[in-house]
This record gives sequence, structure tokens and C-alpha cells, in this order.
Amino acid sequence: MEKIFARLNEEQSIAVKNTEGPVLILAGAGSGKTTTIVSRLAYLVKGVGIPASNTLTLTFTNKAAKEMRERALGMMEDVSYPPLLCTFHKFGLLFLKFNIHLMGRKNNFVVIDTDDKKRIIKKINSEIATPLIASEISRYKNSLMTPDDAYKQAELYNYQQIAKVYEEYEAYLAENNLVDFDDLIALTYKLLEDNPELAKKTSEKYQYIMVDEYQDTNELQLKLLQKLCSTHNNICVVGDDDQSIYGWRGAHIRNIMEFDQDFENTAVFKLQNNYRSREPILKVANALIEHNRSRLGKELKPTRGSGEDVVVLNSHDESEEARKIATNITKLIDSGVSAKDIAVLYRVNVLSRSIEEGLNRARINYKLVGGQRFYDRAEVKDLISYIRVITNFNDDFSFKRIINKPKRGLGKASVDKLELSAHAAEKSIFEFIKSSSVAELEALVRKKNAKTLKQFIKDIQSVAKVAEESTYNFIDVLEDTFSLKDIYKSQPDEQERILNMDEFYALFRDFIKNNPESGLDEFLNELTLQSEQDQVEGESIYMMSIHASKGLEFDHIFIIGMEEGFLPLVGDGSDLEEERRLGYVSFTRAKEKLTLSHVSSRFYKGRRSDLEKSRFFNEAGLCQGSLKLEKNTAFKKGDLVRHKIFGTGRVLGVSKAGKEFKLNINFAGTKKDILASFIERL
DNA sequence: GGCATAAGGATTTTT
DNA sequence: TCCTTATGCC
Repeated sequence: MEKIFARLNEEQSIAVKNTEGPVLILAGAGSGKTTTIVSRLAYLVKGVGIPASNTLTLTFTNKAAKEMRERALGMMEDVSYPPLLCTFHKFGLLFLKFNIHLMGRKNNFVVIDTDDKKRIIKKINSEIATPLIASEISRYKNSLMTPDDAYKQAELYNYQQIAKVYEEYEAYLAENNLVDFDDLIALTYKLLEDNPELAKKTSEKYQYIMVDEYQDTNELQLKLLQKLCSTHNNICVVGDDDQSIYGWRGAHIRNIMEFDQDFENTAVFKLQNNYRSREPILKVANALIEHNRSRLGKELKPTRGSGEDVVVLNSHDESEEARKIATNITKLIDSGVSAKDIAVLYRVNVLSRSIEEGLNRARINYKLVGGQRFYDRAEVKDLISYIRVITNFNDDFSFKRIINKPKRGLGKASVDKLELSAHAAEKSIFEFIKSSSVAELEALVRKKNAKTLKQFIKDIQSVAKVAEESTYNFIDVLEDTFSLKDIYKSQPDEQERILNMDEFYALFRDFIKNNPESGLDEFLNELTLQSEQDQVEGESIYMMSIHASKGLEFDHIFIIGMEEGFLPLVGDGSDLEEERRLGYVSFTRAKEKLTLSHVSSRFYKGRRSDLEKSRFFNEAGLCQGSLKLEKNTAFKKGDLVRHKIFGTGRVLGVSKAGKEFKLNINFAGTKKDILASFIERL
């Protein structure tokens, strides 16, 4: 018990002890959010005496769940039964496993990922952009809209089409007993909604509910939470409205803004002591985020004392920027800073390229975080498809992926014919080939391929038998039977692909070793929900998008591309306040020193364009004429200056304009008033 | 069916 | 620029 509170400050302790009823913990960046939520869980179990199995703690990522589980178990020492601490989706998966039969479906369903989803959509409709349909379907599901509802709501012809695709997509999933990511939550909610007894029982089981990163929840997740705590209202959410950066993905910032309206008698706690960053960094971050209108209002209070000022790098173009950053990093490393304590962040991934070149030239090792995920790699997905077919012969979707891998002389045309005939016979493709004679198949595909197909079916059946008898050995038999490593034979990236396949095989063996009772379908569903855990280790600096950096911290942070158009990024659907929060998230990753870089010109999308420095410099108080320069004005009468459009001129006078300075300048006889931040001194 | 070339598009990303 | 997709030819 003392152990739990020893590491908490007063605010954190109060929040931890407030166990009953709805609690909103607004935790600023670096304020000990994870420590607080984990301590609260430990306190519930060890201090209040709640059985761990009666608690439920939800996160968004497996990584967060894993970290919290380890820390919580460490604090709780001996518990006979561990608390349920998992992602929203994992919770949905578990719940559906036990209850999906109530809606007339079998519980051996397979979870499909976004890629699978898009393939299915594309097959149904290739006229409308697949990503648009995919996101619309996601939206429908998250608003609990049936295809019928979607159709009724559709005004434009295009949207009627999308509603139609949605309907067919749902039929396809049901037919093949598939479930997509949204279903894991939506079907869970539906079951609770349609079965009041079940809802009551479930709510009574999870007496105490906690949610991490609450600012990232969407509307449906809120509704699910309301169902889950309907019998007790013991819900504690932790989050930071200023770090809501997933609005574009459906996260609903209003959930955290209006938590007290969704749950009556909410107790609110603010954690504002920042244990991460030096004072100058927090000053800049606070100044920036203060420009947002829609926020609950917090201010990060420094506890780590003063430190180095925030540095602004100004370069002509991206190669100069890369050079400057490489030089700065080299200096840091030479002065004894460990490479792993340095990170370069950017708003869009393409910006990493120029920096990569600069780092390579300077011989600095770097690690790119993000990029393509292991489970999204084609070779890994091929293997997964094989296992899926072996688990379920009727999974046409996966069957089609592997039917010509390695090459069996079946192209799109042949596969289409097979599928059509199978459909007409009301069979899966697998069943169709199995039940057809060689002669019948010869009518559909090239002659020599008919036999190959029959053999393929036999092989699948025999490997499936092995899987039942000895799951552990199955993976070797799979490779040997189908020569899967030949799929990418004599391709330039063959070696890398084989390495990934071996990695996958090792993963499989690990899983079976750790879960000897599990079969292939448990392995598959686990996989789909698994993301690549970024290993943060090794002697290289890190480069990643600002989104990917959320939750991480580094001693030294460099943010590149601080220009209008990049940060803030503009485009349709862009939200300046969310862009500002991205700036805030990126600034607050830094513990010791923050460096912000901008260029005047950048090569992007095949062309070079001129760029203005980000307005965020101004807002963060980092511009000439800003707070720091109040005493010693950057410009004075007589200075020779330059403006992007008006060219060179001479300052005639300096006056104040809010927090900024306004200069009266004589440009070759034309006098103009211009804000100081747009002016460059010569 | 598979390869080569042309055309077009282009945040952020977890589950 | 770089990547994905469409098209045309063998």
C-alpha cells in the first residue's frame, strides 16, 4: 500500500483514492498519467479489496496494455487472478467469443484487417474509390447504422451506391463468418443493447472500469462504456484534450470535453505537474496550445527547472536543413549524448527522406519508426492466408490470395472463372474444385493446371490434418508442402522476404509453445489484433511522424518541416486546432532540448515550392518581436530588411500589434505596415 | 499470364 | 519524386 503511494504526488494520490463514481483525470503531457492509472488499479485491488477479475482497464494499443499490465502486476505482487487489461478491440473479441451465438453466429469467426476489408470492397465495387467506401462503412458501423439506414440517409447517387456496397459487404462477412475491426466493438455493443440481461450481467462483472487515452475514444466506444457501467457508474477515464490528434480517424474530442455531461456527478482531477521537460520547452508548448479555443484549459507546470532555450533553425532548403540537423546531432553525440536519446519528428513521413540522406552522409545511424508493419508485409500476409484456408477451407477470400502462390499458372482470368462457377454451384471455390472432375476443371482453366488444382486441394487437406494432430509441427509441414519460400524466388527482395517468413514461423512456434492448448484460429485472431511492437533500443537515433511519437519521450527533439502547409498541414478536412495539438504533442516529447526547423523552399510531390515559416513559431512566442524580444526589439529604425513579395526596404518605424511588432517599411518608395514575423533582416 | 511502360495521385495510423 | 494502378503487347 505505501508502495503504491510512495511514487505519487498529492494530486495523483487523491485521484487514485477516488474510486467511486465517474472520475475524469485530465493528465497533461508528462504528468505521470500511466503511473496514476496503474496505481489506481493496484489500489482498487490491494487497497480497497476489489477482486482483480472485477476490474476492466481499456487501452488503444497493445503496447500500452502490455506496459500497464507489467507495471500493475509489479505493484500488486501476488494476485491469484490478473485484472482484465487489454485494448478495446481485444475486449470485443473476448466478448464476442462468448456471446456472438446470441445473434445466430458461430464463434469461430475470423477477424479481418483493413487490407482484407479493402480487397472485399474492391471486389464488390471498383467504380468508387475503395478508401472512401472503407471509411464510410467504418463511419456507418461506428454510428450503428445498418445498410438500410445508410441507404435512407444517402442523398447523392454516389452514396446510394456506397450503401449498396455496405449491404453486400455485410452479407459477405456474414457468409464467410468474418468480423472486421469495427465489428468487434459494434457487435459487442449490439449484443449488450439487444440482451438487457447480458448487459446487466456484464456490467456487474466489471465493477470498476478505467480507460486510458480517453481523448481518442469515438462515439461508439462511449456508448459501449455507458452500457458497461450502467449498473455502477464506476468509470475512471484518463486523457488529455490537448493531445487529441486522431480526430481524422473518428476520435471524438467532445467525449473528453463533455465527459461530465455523459456521466453524472463526475469528479475532475487535473494533473499539471510536468516531470518530463525543462522549463523553456514547457513555456513554448503552453504558449502554443493556449491559442486553441476548444480545450478544457490546463497549463503544464515545470518541475525540472530551467534549461536550454528552444532553438529555431532556418534553412534555405531541405538539404541545408538536413546538413544542419546532422551537424547538431553529431555535436550532441560527440558531447556524450546517447544516440537513442535523440529523435527527429515530422508531420508527414515523406519529410524523412532528406534527413535520411543528411544522416547517411554524416554517418549517423538512425531507426525509422512506423513505416510498413510486419503483419502488413505481403509475404507475411501470404502465410496468414495459407493458415486461414487450412483453418477454414471455405475462406474464398484467402483461398484466392494463395491459389497462385507460388505460381500454379492461374491468373486473374482463370480464378474469376473458377469463382463464378463455384458461385453458380453455391459452393466455395475450394469445395467446387474438390467436387469437380479433372475434365470439368479443364473446361475452365488451362489443361495442365486442372491436375495441379486437384493436388492443391489434397495438399491443403493433408496439411490441415497435420494441424489437428500436432499444431507445433504444422508450420514446417506447411512450408515443405507448398514451398512457400519460392513465392518470391529470384525477386530483388527475396532475401528480406525469406527473413520475414522465418520470423513469422518463429512467431508461430512461440505462440504454440506459450499457448499449447490453442489451435490455429486462436493464433489467427491474436495476430490480426497484434501490432508490431516498436523495439526502442539500440544505438541509433529515432525518426518518426509526430503521431507515432505520442506517448514517447526523448532528451533531444528536432522537429523538421515547421512550415505553413506542413505544420500546420492544410488540405480538405484539416483542422487547425488539431494541427496545433500536433505541435503541442511534438514539443512536449522533449526532455532537455527542443529544436524547431523550417525552410524557405522544399521539394515535394515532384516540384519545388516556396514556403512560409509556420504560424506556430509566432504563437509559441518564438518569433522576432515576440515576448523574449520585448526589451530588445529585433528591428529598429534604419534597419535594412527583406520581404518575400515586396523585396528589400528600410525600416521607418516600429510599433506594437498585440503580442507582435508591426514595422513601417519603405520599399523603394512605397511605404507599408507589415508584421515583423514576415520580415527578414539583412 | 506475365512483363514493361504510362499515367495519376500524394497526411497522420491503430485495431 | 516515388509509389500504386491501368494498359498494351508478347
